Amino acid sequence: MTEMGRRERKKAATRQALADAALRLFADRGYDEVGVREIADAADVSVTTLFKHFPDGKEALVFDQDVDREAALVAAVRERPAGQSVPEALHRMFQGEHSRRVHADPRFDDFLRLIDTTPALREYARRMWLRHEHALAAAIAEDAGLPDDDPGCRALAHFALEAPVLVRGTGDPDAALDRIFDLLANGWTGERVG
Amino acid sequence: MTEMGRRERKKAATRQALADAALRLFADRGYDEVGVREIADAADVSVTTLFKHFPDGKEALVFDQDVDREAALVAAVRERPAGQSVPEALHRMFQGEHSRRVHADPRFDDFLRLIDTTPALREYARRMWLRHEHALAAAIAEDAGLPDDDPGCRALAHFALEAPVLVRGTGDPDAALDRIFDLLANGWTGERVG
DNA sequence: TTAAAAAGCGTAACAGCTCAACTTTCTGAG
DNA sequence: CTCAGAAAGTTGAGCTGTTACGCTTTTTAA
Repeated sequence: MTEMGRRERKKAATRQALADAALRLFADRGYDEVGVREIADAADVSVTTLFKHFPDGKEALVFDQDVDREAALVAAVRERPAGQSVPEALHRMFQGEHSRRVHADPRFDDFLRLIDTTPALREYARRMWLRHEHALAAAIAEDAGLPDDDPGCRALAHFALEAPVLVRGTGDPDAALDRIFDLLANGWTGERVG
Repeated sequence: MTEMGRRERKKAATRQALADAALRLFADRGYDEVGVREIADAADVSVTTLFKHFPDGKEALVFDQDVDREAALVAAVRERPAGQSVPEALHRMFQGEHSRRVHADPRFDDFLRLIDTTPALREYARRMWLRHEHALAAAIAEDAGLPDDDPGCRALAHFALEAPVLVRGTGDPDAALDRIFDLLANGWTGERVG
């Protein structure tokens, strides 16, 4: 099952070559300074082929991984320890994720810098990330015994997913994350936390 | 001061002609089925002129109004009655806004349908709307005696502004709005409201 | 009166993306 | 083993949004 024939191996190789070439060129000269024609050339394929592999367009070339995040989100809600609230569970999941990932792969640094400096990529990343909203909302709703499309659950899922996006670029991301989840857990107090 | 010379009057007229032509064509045949060249033709203007009037591109042709919303937001926070919380104030402001606007202008209906059916326009509308985040966050921060860029205030501003976007497309927008602001005011309870 | 500012024009081009028609390569069922 | 067909790839043309360039015309203001 898991082993793939020559065909799929070649396909994966081409895809990888495209993603690698793109990331290298982007990191070198900036996202907007590199055209898709050039990327296709660098990977020695035609432009049409490039778009067969990445139908979502130029931006998708940068996001080659990003699997199983949805499962992790749902699991964080479903399998949280007893007595822990849903916001707490998500808060914990997001804490320190950044530094953990940077530590795992050195290239991940270029990747983040690239995204942070390119508005189009920031937007795209956000959209990809928010795709999990529905699944997360459903998990929360099931947990709370509410209908699948309950607006409150959808809102909590949405806001929680936006938290990591919001804290990026602030002076102290960890503190900012704490403030946001405090808001989601306890509501707006209007008073300084002390 | 308020009276403008022939020059500015003509400019405004051209701009209006473009916006009108665009809205009509879009409503007729759908956003993606109408090209910018055709719109320019319909307004009897060259394509370059069109882009001089709407430098933000095709999407901007649809959003011709939308002034003073920012001032209204800030005022809602600053001039709210004593004893009313910030979330309450914003909640009140958003309540019934939809029906009020539809009542004011019959064409507003087409406008909304168009936006709801076109992903590119939805995205653009959201971005325009969220531009006020900074101003709103500053107003909230000032009110609470916190620094301008306090993450909690920014988060509240962001979430509040997203509320109207989130409730669109739900079965009962008014109820959904209530739920969202209940979350922002009191935090996540995990229990049915009853 | 006149010079600069601003609106507009047409052409040409670029970038992202798609389409159509065709070739090559692999797969799998008979 | 073979052969039909699916899937990857190619080429090339073309569409759409958008911008740059160089030019003419109108309006303004000194």
